[in-house]
Amino acid sequence: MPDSRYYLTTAIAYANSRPGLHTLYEVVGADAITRSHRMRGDDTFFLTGTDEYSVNIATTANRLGKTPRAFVDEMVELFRSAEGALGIAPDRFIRTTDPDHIRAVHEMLRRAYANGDLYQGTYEGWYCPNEGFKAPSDLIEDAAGVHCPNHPGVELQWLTERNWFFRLSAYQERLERYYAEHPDWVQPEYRKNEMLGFIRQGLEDFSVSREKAPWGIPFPIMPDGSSSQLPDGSWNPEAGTVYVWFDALTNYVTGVGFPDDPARFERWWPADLHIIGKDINRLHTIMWPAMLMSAGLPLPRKVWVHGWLLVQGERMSKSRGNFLDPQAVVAALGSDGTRYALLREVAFDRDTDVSWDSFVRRYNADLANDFGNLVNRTLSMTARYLGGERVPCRPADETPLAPEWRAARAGHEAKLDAFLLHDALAALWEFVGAANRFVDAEQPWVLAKAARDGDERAAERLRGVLGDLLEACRLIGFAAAPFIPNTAPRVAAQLGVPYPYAPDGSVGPRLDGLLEWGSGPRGGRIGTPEPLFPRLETEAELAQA
RNA sequence: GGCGGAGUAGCUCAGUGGUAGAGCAGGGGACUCAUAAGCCCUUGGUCGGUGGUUCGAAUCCGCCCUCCGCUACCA
Repeated sequence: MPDSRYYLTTAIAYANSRPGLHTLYEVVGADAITRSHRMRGDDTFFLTGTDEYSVNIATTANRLGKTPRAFVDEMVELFRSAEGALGIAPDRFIRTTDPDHIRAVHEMLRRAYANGDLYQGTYEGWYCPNEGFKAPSDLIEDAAGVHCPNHPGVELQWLTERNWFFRLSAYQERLERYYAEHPDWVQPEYRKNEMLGFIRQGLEDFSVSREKAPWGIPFPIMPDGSSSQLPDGSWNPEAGTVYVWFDALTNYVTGVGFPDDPARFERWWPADLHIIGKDINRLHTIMWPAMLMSAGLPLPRKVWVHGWLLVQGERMSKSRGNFLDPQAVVAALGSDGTRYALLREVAFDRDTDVSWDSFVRRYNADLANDFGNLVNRTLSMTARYLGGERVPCRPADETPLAPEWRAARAGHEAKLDAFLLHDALAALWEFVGAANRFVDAEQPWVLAKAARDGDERAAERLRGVLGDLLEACRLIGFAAAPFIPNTAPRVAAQLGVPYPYAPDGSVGPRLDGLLEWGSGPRGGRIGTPEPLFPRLETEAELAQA
């Protein structure tokens, strides 16, 4: 029985169009972290999903002649299938339109109200009749005045609404204290410092409801404080709808049973890790904790803020149109190839410039040439020189590979614990390099020739060397499994060793034990070698051909 | 404007006082088990500029230039 639990989340993706690779990047990273916890024996819960309410989505659906619900259903299908193609295995895919989420949002608001943190006020700003209220930063201002970038011909109105506000201003000191007492709760460090700076500038209350945005969760409280639920169970439209913050952020508690299943919620909350993009840092590390404090709930243990994928220095995004289609990348690199290229090529703690070419280069260099070829040459030599006998490795104190493994494994695990996934893979691949150098240093083909000529010592050494290499391949395959979950079982099968984990990484023994040098099963035969990661032709090579 | 960060080989970056590094890309070589992969060697940088501290600075301090992040109602 696992003795520790681990709950992690991604941000929920805005379901306003098909998913881009940049959106899924975060989910792939979270999935790799999830699998590493499952395989180390933690009882793990991984939540991801979609954010489906907004004026924007209702407008888009309307333009397409669909109901908002039908539209988001289609978008969600695209997200789920793209995630499936990438081997993402969440324990729950949450949608903000899920019925239990509505109950959770209502409960969070009731608690905030009961705590005196909600009050009625007026919100005013530019209002686009097609999209609703617009932030000043989202508007274009020129000689003709202010207008909406999406609807330049539509005249904006300066509207005032009566809205509910959340008393964020009351939480400044509590937040500062929490940051002081939990110095690494937001990481990387520089992201925490940005938020601290923001808090110290002073916090303003924010509005949490909208009067004129029907595609949203009904606001549960009437202006007089009474419930907005009508006798027939429906909600009074006069109460308006819940605005984005409570609607979206609350998903993290909904996902683990709030408020329907107190026992389950007690088990999983607080989350161990929220993984988010830098653009929503403030929501997660200032507004969300204040909302939780107001509700009397503990705060997540850590928020990790990753950067963006850049294309020639510009943020990859749907609106810029410079995003990669995840399905197209998977078609080219495969599911695991895409996962690896993403997580190795993109630094998890900052922005990184990427390109199709950078992914292909990374795939070819690390997966096809270094790791895939290592496995292939090891198996091929075992088949040719030893008739496919799966010879055992030498004891750790009799092979130079064992100390190399110890060092690489330590580096890998340290970086993984620090959420530096790219560095974790780099550390592991140090050992791939060491194993390849080991082959050339030992020259098994020379040993094999000598053995054929009757050299007993050469025959013995050949068995030891290939045994070490088979072990090296096994160790790399298992250690890399959270990153390349579809390939890891294939590596095991080719090596002729059992793969004791379920497809989502659960069930099996603690990975720790399997990562000890010499812990593989003895005896048996290898499977059939076949390339794990076929080499891709680069665009330059294709042009020459 | 305020606060913070960064400018090091073609590219991505490591390197916080003591003779400039890694990976990838480029060039050469020896081998042959392998996915024409791997291995070995190698080209390449006045470490943004400038002044200073020091026996000695990419590394510390001042000034300047350039770029970037944060600076609230977008999901």
